Amino acid sequence: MTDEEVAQIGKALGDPHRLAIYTQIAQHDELYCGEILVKQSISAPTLSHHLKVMSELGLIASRKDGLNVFYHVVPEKFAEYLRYLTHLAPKVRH
Amino acid sequence: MTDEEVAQIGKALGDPHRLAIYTQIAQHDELYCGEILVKQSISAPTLSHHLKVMSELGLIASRKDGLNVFYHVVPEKFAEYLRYLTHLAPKVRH
DNA sequence: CATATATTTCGATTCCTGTCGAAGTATGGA
DNA sequence: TCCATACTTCGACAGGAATCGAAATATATG
Repeated sequence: MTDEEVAQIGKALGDPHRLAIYTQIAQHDELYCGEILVKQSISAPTLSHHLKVMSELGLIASRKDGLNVFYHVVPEKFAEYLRYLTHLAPKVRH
Repeated sequence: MTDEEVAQIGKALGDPHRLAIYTQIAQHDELYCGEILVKQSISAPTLSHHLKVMSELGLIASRKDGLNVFYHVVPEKFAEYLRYLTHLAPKVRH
């Protein structure tokens, strides 16, 4: 994972709405847009935008089933981000 | 640590220059601005700006010695951020 | 006290990003 | 085939953020 990618993920999780959306999805096996939307105080287009940002970074993925699009987190990507940060500085103890 | 603070730290580390600066500082006990500057391709005002952002979030701290201002990371803050992310989603294994 | 150096603040500019309404696309059902 | 529903894309706007040169501040030194 490159420095650039780490920064992009940081920025992605650096928006309060996206952090909330990611958290919400991570607490379930999967959720479709409508389910996410009712818990977030944003419009459908804005939700769609945030989901796209995180999808393109590989933080989440989706599958389509009829009219619904189900999103789920990609734990490996998240773990990669954590691992990078953990090893970022030898001096920093955890 | 609040969700809002987590997002702010994410955003702070979500800028490539700030990530590089934080990493650089974390790899030493402390560094003064001049030392940081020669390793980063940004101007002194911009460096100062980034250091201020991270200082205000408690990610780094500084002490002044003569003309120099020495910066060092605050490992506890960083660890808090990591801890929040680690526990963000019970389902996500690390 | 005058000057040089290190850092910060100020002001301005430019680019980026979150936001939403409206329109578009895809799918299911009557 | 027509309509309703779920989601995405488009277009536009507003606020935010990174950037730098110039000016300000602080401190050391002669």
